[in-house]
Amino acid sequence: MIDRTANLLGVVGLAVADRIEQTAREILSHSGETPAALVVLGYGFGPSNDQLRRILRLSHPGTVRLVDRLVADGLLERQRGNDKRAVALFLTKKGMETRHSLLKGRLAAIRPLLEPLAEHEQDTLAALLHKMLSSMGADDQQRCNLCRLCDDSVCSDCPIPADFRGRKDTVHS
Amino acid sequence: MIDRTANLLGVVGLAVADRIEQTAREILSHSGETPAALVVLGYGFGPSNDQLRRILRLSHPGTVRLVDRLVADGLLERQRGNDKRAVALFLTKKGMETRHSLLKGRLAAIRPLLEPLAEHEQDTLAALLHKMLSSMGADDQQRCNLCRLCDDSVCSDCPIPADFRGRKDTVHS
DNA sequence: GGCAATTATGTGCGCAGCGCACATATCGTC
DNA sequence: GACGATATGTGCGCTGCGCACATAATTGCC
Repeated sequence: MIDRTANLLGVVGLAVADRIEQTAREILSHSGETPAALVVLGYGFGPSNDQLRRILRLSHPGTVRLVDRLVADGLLERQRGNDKRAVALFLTKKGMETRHSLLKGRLAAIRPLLEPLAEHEQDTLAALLHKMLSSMGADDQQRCNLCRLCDDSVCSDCPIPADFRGRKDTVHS
Repeated sequence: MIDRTANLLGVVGLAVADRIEQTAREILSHSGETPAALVVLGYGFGPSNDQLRRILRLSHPGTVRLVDRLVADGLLERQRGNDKRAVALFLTKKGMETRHSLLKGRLAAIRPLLEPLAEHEQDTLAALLHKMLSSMGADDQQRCNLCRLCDDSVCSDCPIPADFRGRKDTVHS
């Protein structure tokens, strides 16, 4: 019985991921972890290349090239951090705008799946999802990775409070 | 309020897709739509290259190369169909076995997300997911695409009965 | 029956995203 | 001040995919 539920969840999960990816491709013309990077960088705490790498679970060279792409598009700036080895990554104004429409598009892509549900059903679903999520990610890294496309402007009572925004020391090696 | 729910669903959907993809990579050593192809081909109705293409939403050359990969791995056989232009694709025994462990791994990857829920909560979730899905895919093509990783051995009361298994004429242009 | 339009397949080519191995610059510690 | 650890960047190749094109079989129409 749990397998039937798992299967349904698999189908819905795939549908959700498909829709998010499609929207991102339309807005950003880059795929893979690039949209996630834009969202994460948008918290504005100026992460290093290496911090970003850990959140996105990419290799180091992959992250460097990803940053290259965003810089080339004028969405991101490499600034010098206090540690002169590390760069501090900040979105440009254009980058913030793109991030905004990315998150907006993401919600718009998911919303149609919820609309067949009555309001009280939506609330029930939210409670169940909340419960599922709150039992997930053990450490901060996993939580950050889970939330890499999360829209914190609509996320109240976050079930996985990794809360790396504004802090530099939350993501450990 | 619906946006908060949509956001939660987005996070869970991403988590589900991540987990499925990771499992598939471990079992198959091929990524992209390759695992989905294995599942679809496993229904054994001997689809043509073109039918497969439409279900997976790939380009034609992409599909040819995908089939090449599976053939090279000894998972798939190209047989001649009645229409001598078209090939008829059938999984080998090894292909069926791989497909089996793929689907098994998929459920195993999703199940942990459900375990924090009590049984009656799982039932509620299943009902909600069922309702969401039954209002989706308008035509057969969309349904087939949605179900491209579906495990029909545990899927009772399918909300999106595309049911292309065994038929050759279900997937239209 | 014959010939054009359609359908199905396969190939050359290039691109995007990513990882491995390696080189280089800075920091911390003894 | 020297040496290991940390952070970044580069050369190279692989994988999955799409575009443009070429080829074989089928269908339809006269």
